[in-house]
Amino acid sequence: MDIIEINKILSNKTRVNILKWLKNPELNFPPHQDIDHFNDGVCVGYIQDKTGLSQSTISTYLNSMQNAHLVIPTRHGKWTYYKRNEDVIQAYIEAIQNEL
Amino acid sequence: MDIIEINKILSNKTRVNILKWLKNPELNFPPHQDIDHFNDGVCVGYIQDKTGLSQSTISTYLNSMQNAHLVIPTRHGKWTYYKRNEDVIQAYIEAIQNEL
DNA sequence: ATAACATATCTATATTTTTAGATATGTAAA
DNA sequence: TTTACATATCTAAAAATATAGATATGTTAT
Repeated sequence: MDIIEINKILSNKTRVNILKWLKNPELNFPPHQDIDHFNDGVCVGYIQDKTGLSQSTISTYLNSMQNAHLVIPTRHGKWTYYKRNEDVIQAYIEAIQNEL
Repeated sequence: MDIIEINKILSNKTRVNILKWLKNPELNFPPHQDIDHFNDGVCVGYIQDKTGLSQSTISTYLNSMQNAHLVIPTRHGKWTYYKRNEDVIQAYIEAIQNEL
């Protein structure tokens, strides 16, 4: 868990929003047609629609967030679903609390 | 208190260190000769020495931290002392806790 | 096998950040 | 009132980040 790396990721409004939206997928995204729950998170397309940015940009964002272990990807057929990695997020919050 | 702005500042190792060092000035810096306490924090020169970076870089860093209200400057004669702004730092920590 | 589709990766450009040297400003000492 | 010194600001170059179009990969349906 690298605080500097995570702060870098969280210094962008869209990436912070993605993390926030993923807290309540059913509130922030339409239901998935193939899978009627959000157990593995939300697919890239929905996240892209919500941000209005290009597909490649969102994919790059999600990849950086995955590298920092902030999100966990799961493939279901054609789709990749992303969900929050609560353990790492919690560790980050505690590190900020304790070290800052 | 702008989380994005603060995260941007805290995405740099040196700036995070400065904030950490200022938690315990007497532990991390030599005593000041003119003023024998750290009530108003630490002068720029000491901070610069500790980082090894150039004077202008440190001044720029401190200025950005001041713009984000993370530190408070006080002038004593030729010197400017910087100390932590605990209220804003605490508000930031709580915002991270609650919103993330 | 081919077509359609979701996502990832590659490539390139624009923008922002980092950093330090040079210079300016403000203060104090001689 | 010059000189020295601490810090701030200006300027510019190098590095990193943001962003999207084009292309590649992997999956499913036909």
